[in-house]
Amino acid sequence: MTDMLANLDLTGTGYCASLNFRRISRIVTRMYDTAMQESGVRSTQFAILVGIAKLQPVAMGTLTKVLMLDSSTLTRSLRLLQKEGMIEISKRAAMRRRFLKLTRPGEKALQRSLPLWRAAHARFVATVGAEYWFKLRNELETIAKSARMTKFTQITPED
Amino acid sequence: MTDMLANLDLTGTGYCASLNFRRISRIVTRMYDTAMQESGVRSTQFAILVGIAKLQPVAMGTLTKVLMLDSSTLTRSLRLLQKEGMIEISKRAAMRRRFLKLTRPGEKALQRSLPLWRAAHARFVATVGAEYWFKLRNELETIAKSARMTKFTQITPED
DNA sequence: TATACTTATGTGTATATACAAGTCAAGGCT
DNA sequence: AGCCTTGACTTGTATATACACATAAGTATA
Repeated sequence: MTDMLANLDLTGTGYCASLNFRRISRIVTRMYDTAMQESGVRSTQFAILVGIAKLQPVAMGTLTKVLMLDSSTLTRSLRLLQKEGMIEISKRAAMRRRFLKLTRPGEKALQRSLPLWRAAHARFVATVGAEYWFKLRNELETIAKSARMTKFTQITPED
Repeated sequence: MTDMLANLDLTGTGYCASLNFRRISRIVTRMYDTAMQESGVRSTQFAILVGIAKLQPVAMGTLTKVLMLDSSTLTRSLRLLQKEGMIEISKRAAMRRRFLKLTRPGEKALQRSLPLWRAAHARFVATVGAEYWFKLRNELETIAKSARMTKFTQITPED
């Protein structure tokens, strides 16, 4: 009865980028979500609302590139926001595009959640150090962009 | 008709840690998953299998602390692995604990996925730089641990 | 102009993830 | 012994996420 485990070389597996990023993403997201809870806006929704606020009216495709997520994911997240009356999704325009805008309640929700987000964010930044986070965040963005060496949606500058 | 958007101060929102970590976690996880696809083991399962392999027989509670995820999440992920015959979940032991072990097929699956994981990982490390990733990963671990200032499950040393 | 290709989004399905509340066994207290 | 609390998972429910495939409108093309 040979012990197959002896054949398994697990060295280095603790450095798996997927594991490490998913783990910290879970923890940090929970932290922000807890802090923002009473605003009724969770961090995922917050990211989308902010994205729309900055670019509106913005096409879904543009948002998927900015947030770097799958369009099917965005479709579903948008539905929730629409159901809660926070955003307006246009009819299909040219090129079958749909454009997104915040509604009044959406703006209110964003305004309501912003101070809570700032508090959570300040707490996070204080934990890791402001300068460090500034650098790290920019590096993460670089990694994300260069990691689109996988087939993933390119970011077209014109958008 | 006052423009509420004028009142929204969105500066700094691009530095949201939740957004940045979720985004990179999505991208990197997809990269690993694509690379490991033909092994039938995805990166989340890989992380769990490796965790079990290193510690077996290991209680679920210990694994939730190592992976820093919610026990309800682990319960469901384990069911899938069990359904595919990769792990064995013990009956309730003392303290209602359940202990986990790899089955033979589980070991085989892990062995099969390891080279694919190494290839993906090598590609990732090459992208960001070996030394940089070594440092960054350790810092991520530190951040994760200090971010358990939220109510999140403590890591007890004895486990 | 009929055909093929591309773009932008939607649907079906499966997994990942967490919170709130439930269960049920062990230990501790009176 | 009977009750109370705690610990370790489980279940109900909701959201987040992606892949494969579908759809339909524009675009190029034979």
